[in-house]
Amino acid sequence: MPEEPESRPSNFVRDIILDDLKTNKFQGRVQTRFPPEPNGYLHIGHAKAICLDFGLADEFGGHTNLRFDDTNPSKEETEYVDSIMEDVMWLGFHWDGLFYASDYFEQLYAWAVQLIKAGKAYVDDLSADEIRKYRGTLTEPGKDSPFRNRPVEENLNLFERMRAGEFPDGSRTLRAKIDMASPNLNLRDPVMYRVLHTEHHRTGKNWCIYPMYDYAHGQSDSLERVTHSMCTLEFEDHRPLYNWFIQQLGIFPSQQIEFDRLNLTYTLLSKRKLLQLVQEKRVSGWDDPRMPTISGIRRRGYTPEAIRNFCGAIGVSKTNGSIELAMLEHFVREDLNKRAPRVMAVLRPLKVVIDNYPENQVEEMDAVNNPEDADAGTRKVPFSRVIYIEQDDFREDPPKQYFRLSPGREVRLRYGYFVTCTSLVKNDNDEVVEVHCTYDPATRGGNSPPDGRKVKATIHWVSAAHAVDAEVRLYENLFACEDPNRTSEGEDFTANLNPLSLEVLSECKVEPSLAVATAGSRYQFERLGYFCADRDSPAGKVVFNRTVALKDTWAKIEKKGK
RNA sequence: UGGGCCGUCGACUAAUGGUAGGUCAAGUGCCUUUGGAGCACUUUGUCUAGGUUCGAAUCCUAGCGGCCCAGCCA
Repeated sequence: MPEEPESRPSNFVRDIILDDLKTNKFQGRVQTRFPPEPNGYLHIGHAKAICLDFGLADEFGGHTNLRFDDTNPSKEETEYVDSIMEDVMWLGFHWDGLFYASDYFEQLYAWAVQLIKAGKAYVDDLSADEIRKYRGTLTEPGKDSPFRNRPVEENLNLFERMRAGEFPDGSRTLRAKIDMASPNLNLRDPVMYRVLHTEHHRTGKNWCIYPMYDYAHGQSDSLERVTHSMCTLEFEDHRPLYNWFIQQLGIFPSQQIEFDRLNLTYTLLSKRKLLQLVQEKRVSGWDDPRMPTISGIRRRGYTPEAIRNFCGAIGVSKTNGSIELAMLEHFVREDLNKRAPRVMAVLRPLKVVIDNYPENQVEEMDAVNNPEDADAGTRKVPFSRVIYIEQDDFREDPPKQYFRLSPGREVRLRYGYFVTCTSLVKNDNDEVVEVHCTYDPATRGGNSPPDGRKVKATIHWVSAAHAVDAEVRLYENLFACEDPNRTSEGEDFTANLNPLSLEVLSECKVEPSLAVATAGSRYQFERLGYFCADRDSPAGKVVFNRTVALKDTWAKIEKKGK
C-alpha cells in the first residue's frame, strides 16, 4: 500500500473496501467476481462493471473470478460464453478463477434440502398464475399458499421427485418460507427452484430443476468467498434476501454492494433490446460497429485503454444519470491521438490537375507519421500532376471564414506544394468535376516560400495515379434521439433508430501505404477522423470503419452561420 | 399507492461539519504544414423550506422531484 494518500478520486465502493480493510472485516481480503449471464454479448455498460470488479481487486491485491451466471438454460449458449471471455481479455483483465453457477448445482441442491429440513423452504403446487395472485400487490400483503405448511417429509419427497423429473414444467416450485406480508416483495416466499425440462449448455440433461438467481447468486459468491459483490441498483431490494439465504445456511457472509448502471445518451444498453436489433437484422450482428457491445466498438476501432480511461473518469455512485456520448468519444480521441499513425485519405474525391507540374513526374514526399510521437518516424507519399482532394475542400463560391480552395485562392497541399486554383470544369448538372491549379515549386514539401507568403488552409490529397481504392463506412449514432427508450404511444424503441447511422462510401481514394492495412489497424485520416481497417473486403477493396470524427471547428462555424 | 434507493455546474463526479474542486461539453484567445492536437482563460451548480451549529452540500425535520420492485428472467 502506498504511503502517500491516493490522489485518484475515490468512490463509495472503494471507501467501503477501505473501511473493511481498516476494520479487518474480511481478514484483509478483497475478493470480487464478474458474473455475466451468457445470454448475450457484453456491452460498454458491462465494461464499467468489469473495470470496477477487476480494478478494485487489483488495487488492493485481491482476486477476481469470472463466473457465468448460467441458471436459466433456455436463454444461455456457449457462443455467448466464448464472446464474454474474449471481451474481458481484450479489455485487458485476467480472472483468477473461472466458474459457472452450474458448477454449484449439486451444492445448491444440498443446501435446499437443508433449508427444507429446517422448515425454511417448501414445495408449492401453485401455478405461476396462482403464485402471482397470492403474492398480493405493492400495497396489499400476500396470502400464504395452501401448500406452505406441508410436513418436512412430504417436502423432501416432493423435491426429490422434482429433481427426478416426475413433474412437468411449471407444475411445482420450491419456495423459501419467509413472509408473505413483507413490504419487500422479494421476501414474499420467493421461488428457489423451478422445473425446466431443458438441456443446459454445460450440465446437459443432468438437471430438470434449476435454481433461481436469488437462490444461486449469493451462495455462489459465498462459495467463492467473495468479499465484495458488486451489482447494479435494481438488486438493492434483493439484498435482504441475499443476506437471508446466507444467514439461514450459516455460510461465508459475502457482502452485496449496489452501484448505478451506465447509461449513455443516444445508446441502448439492454441485452434484450440489443438482441432484438440483431434478430430483426436492424444491424449486421452483435459486432456491428454501431452496436455498443464490446465486440462492436472493438470493430469500430475503440481501444481497451480508451474504454478503461472512460470507465475510470465517469466514476461510480448510486445516482441515476446518463453520461453524454461525447465523454466516451473524448476518450477515444485522446487515446488514438497519441497512437494512431496519420495517413491521407480522400473520401469524396474531386480531381485536381496541376497544370504547370511536369506530366510524368512523380516525387516522393516526406510525411510525418505521428506528430504526437517522434518515434513513429516518417514515410514517403507520392505526388504527381493529377491528384484528388476532398470535395468539401473546394467551394466555387466560398462563404465567409471558409479558408480552403476556391477560384483564385492559394492553399497548402499537406507535405506537397502550395497550389492556386486557376479554373474549374463543370458537368451538365452544374457540378464541379475538376479543378485546375498551378503550383509554386518553391514550396516543396508544403514549406512556406522564401517570400514569407502565408496560406490560411492546409488540405490533404492523394495522387491519382498511385491511389488505392477503398470503401469507407461512416457511422452516426444508432439512435436519433438522446433517450432511445422514449417513444410515443404504440411505438417501440426501434422507432428511434437513426436511418442515417450508416453511410457507405465506395469510391474513396487512400494513399498507397494503406494497401496492406490489416484488419483492426487504426489510423488517423488527416483532418477527417480515426478509422479502423475492417475484416470485410468486398471486391478486394480495403474497408475502413470510421471510429470517430476529428473535432471539426469549421463544421461548428458553418452551423452557427445558418 | 407499501417498500427500497437517489437529488451538487448543461452532463458525470469530488469535497466525509471548515476555501464548492476535477473531467466532458460550451465559449474566448494563443499557437499551428491537420480548422486536428496543445496551451491559457471564461461562463454555469449544492432540489425547496425550516432547524441544529461559530460554521451545513454534508447533521435533523418536513416537503418536492426522479429511479427500482408485483418473472417459475438475471
